Amino acid sequence: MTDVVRMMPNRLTTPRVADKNEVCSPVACRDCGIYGLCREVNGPGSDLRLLETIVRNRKMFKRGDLLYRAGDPLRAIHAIRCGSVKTYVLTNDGRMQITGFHVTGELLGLGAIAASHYASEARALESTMVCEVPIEVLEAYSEEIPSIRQQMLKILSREILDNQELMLLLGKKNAEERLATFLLSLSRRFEKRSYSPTKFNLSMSRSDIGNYLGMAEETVCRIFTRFQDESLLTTERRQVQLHDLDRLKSIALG
Amino acid sequence: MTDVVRMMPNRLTTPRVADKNEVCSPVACRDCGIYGLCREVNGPGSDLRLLETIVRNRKMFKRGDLLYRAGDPLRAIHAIRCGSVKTYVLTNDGRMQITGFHVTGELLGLGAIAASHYASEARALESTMVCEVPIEVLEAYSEEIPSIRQQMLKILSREILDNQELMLLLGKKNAEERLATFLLSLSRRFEKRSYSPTKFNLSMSRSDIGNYLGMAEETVCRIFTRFQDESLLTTERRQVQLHDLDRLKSIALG
DNA sequence: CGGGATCTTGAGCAGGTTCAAATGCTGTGG
DNA sequence: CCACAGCATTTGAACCTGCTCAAGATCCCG
Repeated sequence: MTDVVRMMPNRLTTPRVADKNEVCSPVACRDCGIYGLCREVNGPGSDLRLLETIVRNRKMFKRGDLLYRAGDPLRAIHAIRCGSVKTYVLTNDGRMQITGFHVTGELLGLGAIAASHYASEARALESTMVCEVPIEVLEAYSEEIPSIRQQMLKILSREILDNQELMLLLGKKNAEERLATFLLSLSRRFEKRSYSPTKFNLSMSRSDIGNYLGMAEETVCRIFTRFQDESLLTTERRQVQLHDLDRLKSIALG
Repeated sequence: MTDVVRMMPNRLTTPRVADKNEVCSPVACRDCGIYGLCREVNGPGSDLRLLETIVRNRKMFKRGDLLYRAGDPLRAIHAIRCGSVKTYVLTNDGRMQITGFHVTGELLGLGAIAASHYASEARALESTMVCEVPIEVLEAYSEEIPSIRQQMLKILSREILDNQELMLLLGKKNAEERLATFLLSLSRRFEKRSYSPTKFNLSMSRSDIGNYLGMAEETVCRIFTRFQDESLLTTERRQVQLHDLDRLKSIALG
C-alpha cells in the first residue's frame, strides 16, 4: 500500500466500499438519493412504506458488473447506497461516451422515464450496493401521493442542469480546465456527504476520465503531471490530494 | 432574392415567420409543444381551459430579443408558436455555450423547474411568437390534474436524452460528423412538422452553429464547402438543400 | 512470481484554431 | 431609392493543442 493511502484513516476520507452483509436499514439509507423522495412522501418518522420497499430491494455489484443495458425496458430506479457507477451511451460503431459518474447517494435511471427504456448503460466501477425501486411501485405511490412526481421533476431538472455544465465543458474548455472542473466536481460531491473534499480516491481509470472529459487518456496523465509540477495536487495512482482548491477553481472557470 | 429562395413555395418548405396579427386559436396551437400537455389533460374536444389560458398569453419577439435571462426567477413555460430560439449558458469570463436551438412547436424553460430560476438564457433567432404558461397556472392545474406532471416528466426526460446525444457529439465526433449530425437533426424536426426535410432555412448564423457544435465558425464554413464539393448539399447563404440524406447519415454516425 | 491491466512519458503528426483579409449581403437613414 | 456602414460569410496561411503510436514502468491479482 502506498504512503498516501496509509496516511488516511478510512472514514472521513474516502467513501466506504459496500459490504455484502451490512444491514441496510432505513436510517442507514439516509444518504440515499431516494431518501429525498421518501422524506417528501412521509412526515419524519411516520409511515415509511416506500422506504421499506426500497430497503428490501438491494443488490450488490462487483467492479465491471452491468446494472442495466441501453434499450432494456425500464425496471427500476436505482439509488447508490455505497460505491460508484459510470453511465455511458454508445455510437453505432461502438465508440463510447461516458455521460456521468455517480457516487454514494445518487440516483440512476430517471432519465429513461419518458422512453420506458434505458437510454444509457450503467456499470459498477467498484463493489457497489444499489437499492432499487421497481418502476411499478414508484408509479403506484405516485398515483397516491402526487408530491413524489414533484420530487422526481426536481431530480430530472437537476440532471439537466448538470448536463448543461458538462456540455459547456466539452464544447468550450481546454484540457486543463476540464480536468480542474472534474476534480472540483468530485470534491464538492464528497464534501456534501462528509468525506474529505481534498483527499479522495478516483474509482475510475484515467481512460474513463479521458473519455468523460472528451480527451485522450495520455492527455489526462500529462495534465495530472503538470498540476503536480505546479504543486496544485499530489497523485499516487488513484489517490488524489488537492493542495490548492482556489487555484484549481480559477483554472476550472477558464 | 436568390434563386434558391425563389424556387421555394413558402409552405411545406420553411416554417412560417410569426405574424403579429395572426389569430392564435386553440386549433392553430395544435403544433405547439404545450398542446401535448393539454391533450393529456382534456379529452379531445372537451374543456380546454388550460389551452385558453395559454392562448391568451402570447408574445412576439424580434431577432435578438431576450426571452429570459439566466438567474431570472422562473415565470413561465414557453412554447414556440412559430419562429426559433437559441438557449445558452455562460462561463464566468463570458464564453458562451449554446445548448440548443428550438423551433416551432418546442418547449422552453422546463429544465429550470427544480431551481425555480432559469439556468440558461434564451434569445430569438428571428421574429418569433411564443405562448407562455405562467408557472403558477401550471402548478394549479398540476394539483388538480396529476397527469400534467406525468407529461412534464416525459418532456424533461426527452430533454435529457437529447442532451446525451449532444454530449456524445461534443465528446467523440469530429467536425464533419458534427455538422452532418446537426443538419440531420434539423431535417428530422422539420419533417415531423410537415416542412421539407431536405430544403430549409437556417435561422442561426455560422458562428452560432460553430458555437453549438464546439468548433470555430471558419471550420463550419469549410465543412459546408467540402460537403458542397462532394455534392452532398447546396447552400446559398442560410438556405440549405440536402441532396443525399443517406450519405449524410453515414457520415453523422461516424 | 508472472501476466495483464493501468499508468506514464516521449516523439511526431494532424485536425482544427487563430489571425487576416476579401467579398457579399442587409437594412437603415437621408 | 440609393449609398454606406456594419455584419456575416468565405478563403488562405501559419500555428498549436491535443491525438496517435510506441515503449517502458508500475501495480494488482491470482
